[in-house]
Amino acid sequence: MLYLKKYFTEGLIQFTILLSLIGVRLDLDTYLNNQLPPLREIILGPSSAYTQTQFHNLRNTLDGYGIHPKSVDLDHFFTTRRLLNQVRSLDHLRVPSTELSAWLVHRDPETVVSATSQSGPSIALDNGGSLEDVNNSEASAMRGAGGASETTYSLSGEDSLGAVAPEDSQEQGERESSDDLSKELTSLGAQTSLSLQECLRLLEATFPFGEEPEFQATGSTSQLRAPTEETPSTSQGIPLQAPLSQSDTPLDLEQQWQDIMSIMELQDMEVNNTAVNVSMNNDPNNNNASTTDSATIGSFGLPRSTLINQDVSLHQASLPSCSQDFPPLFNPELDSIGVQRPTLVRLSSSNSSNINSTFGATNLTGLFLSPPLNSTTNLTTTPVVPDPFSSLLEESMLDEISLLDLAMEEGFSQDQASQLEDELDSDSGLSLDSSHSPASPSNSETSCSSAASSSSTSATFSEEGAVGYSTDSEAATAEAEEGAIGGYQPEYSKLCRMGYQDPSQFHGIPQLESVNHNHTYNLPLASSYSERSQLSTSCSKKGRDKQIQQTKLQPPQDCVDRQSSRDDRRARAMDIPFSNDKIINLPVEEFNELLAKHHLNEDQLSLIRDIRRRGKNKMAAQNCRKRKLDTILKLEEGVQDLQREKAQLLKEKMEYCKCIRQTKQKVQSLSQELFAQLRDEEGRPYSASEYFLQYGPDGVLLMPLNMTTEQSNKPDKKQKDKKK
DNA sequence: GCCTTATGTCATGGC
DNA sequence: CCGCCATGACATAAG
Repeated sequence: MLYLKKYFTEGLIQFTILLSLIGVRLDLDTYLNNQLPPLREIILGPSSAYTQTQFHNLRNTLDGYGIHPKSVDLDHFFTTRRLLNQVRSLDHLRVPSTELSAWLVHRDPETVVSATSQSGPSIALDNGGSLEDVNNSEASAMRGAGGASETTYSLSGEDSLGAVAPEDSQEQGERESSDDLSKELTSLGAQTSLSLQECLRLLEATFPFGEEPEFQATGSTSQLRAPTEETPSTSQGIPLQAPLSQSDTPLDLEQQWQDIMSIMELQDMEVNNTAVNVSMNNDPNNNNASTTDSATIGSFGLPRSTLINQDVSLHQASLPSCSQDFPPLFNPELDSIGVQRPTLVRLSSSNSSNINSTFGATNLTGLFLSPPLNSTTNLTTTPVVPDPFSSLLEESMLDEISLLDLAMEEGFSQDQASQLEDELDSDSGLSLDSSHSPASPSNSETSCSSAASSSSTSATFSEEGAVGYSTDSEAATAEAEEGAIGGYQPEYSKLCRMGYQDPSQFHGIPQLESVNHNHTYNLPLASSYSERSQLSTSCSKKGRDKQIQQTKLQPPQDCVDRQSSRDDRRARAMDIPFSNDKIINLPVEEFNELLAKHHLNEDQLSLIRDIRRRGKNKMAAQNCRKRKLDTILKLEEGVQDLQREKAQLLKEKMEYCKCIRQTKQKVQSLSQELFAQLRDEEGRPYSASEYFLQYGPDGVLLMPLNMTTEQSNKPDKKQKDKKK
């Protein structure tokens, strides 16, 4: 039920986002602040009348500080806040992704066929231009899915993509703005690059087919030179623009964070229609120098949607990472999976099926998206082919990354901690977010654990706790009043205190002040259970608090007397001539001497030994509990350290996945380029419907499509080492 | 009335 | 063996 509520809540937020995208402004805060009961309870949960936690937190409810650390509403609270923040952020930082792709579409009029999804595979590779348009479309598709994250963060982080053409004027706009598109593409590509050198190294390590082409950047764009020398036949040196304008500028933390947020948004919404498709405009007919910066960018949600494949699983396309795979051009076996792809993209086989089933029940946006919107979402989705990299970044892992990265970025604040706790299914007493004390040393992740975990202990250090452990307060006074019989030595009080934390640091903490426990270890208690029960009425917590306040200087004598322990009472009743403090704390030799000095009967001796035993055991029990608590604290810290480390590792993993994704794009473009320039003996290009490139330890092999996997070990025609 | 927490006490085992 | 300590288990009070 909770899950459903959360799910619906997120869906509601998504719906709001979608409404904002189509121009309908919806202020959720209005609904929430006006406290319309249904919506408010849907989003914020049941009203306070139904939540126990509000009982403890009637104050300091601002920013969630008032929510009890153990409240089940905590996670919901911060989830709601996070989503609302996302909604609020719609009007400044983040350009809606649906607007993004509208003007980015550019299609070369000479390569109309490139985007035709329903055409057969034989269309491809009639000439180099077609192939390169294949590259374009495919790269666009890949960018559409795999590059979704880049799309979003580039939008959120930059304002360079401000020009948004309406859909009805898109055809005109796309032709008029090709130059602008180039610039925008350049900026886009510059943002998407993580670390080019890392990618290159990875590329080399992954595909040892030859030397890596140099991206010799001209300005902010890069050019890819075709291997004119090594191409066996009528290869042409075609200046190719890189599918992505790579730069060596690493992504800064902010950009990575935005990337992560983009992933989260994409996953949450499962709106996979944000396709910024950067492709190469390497048409031989346009290969003049001025076209090096031109870009063909696919789009979604456009009237030309029918030209683009619509049968791609949006769900998979939403994965912006390693699920993006090598084009089927290089992996014909994958066709057996039956993933529907844009026909020109999948050059190897026409055996395809629809896997829209993957776009299934989990897609909440399908509930909210109107059919036109839904139809547009299918337009530029990307072919998704499972590959060895797919396992690197599964959807669940993306969730984990998002959550943990969120926690990382914000220093494990409480909402992240709650997310982490949900993720880790923490059900132990090691509540990591049990306290968000504003008086904690800091909000950093290191202090969170200790401050939180010590809440149970520190809560005991309210005013009364200070009384119990402080030798200079009522306890000392009580000892003085107790005289030779009651009380412990200051050493014992000190020992008791060192078992716990300094209560002074918890003064002024409202949450902690409201908790009052009796930690008066050294404070003499009632001498008997009957009197203790009597104490509960006269010297109960509230009563004692009042009395303490009233008689700070003059502690109530009767109360002090009644707070003597049973052993004190017994000792007094048995006329033990020395204090229990001496009985307990004296060394055994001195203790024996003390006993020898006085002539005591058997009952007295037995009581004295019992008092000593019990007193020592009481201290031992306190020490034992202190150690236990310290152990728990250390374990908490260890857990937090491990969580932090895990989050860091996941972050790194995500970066690597992004690098791999870019590398794959690069490999794809290079492979397509290579394939496009391959010519048979008669100078004709190889048909992608008949051949494909296969990577092997010996280099890149041109393999016929009908060759099985077993046969693929034997190169059929040619083996071409890619050298650039 | 039940649960949780804090505390004291006892029994037990190790040193 | 004795004393001390540590600790689990239990009881009780209090919130």
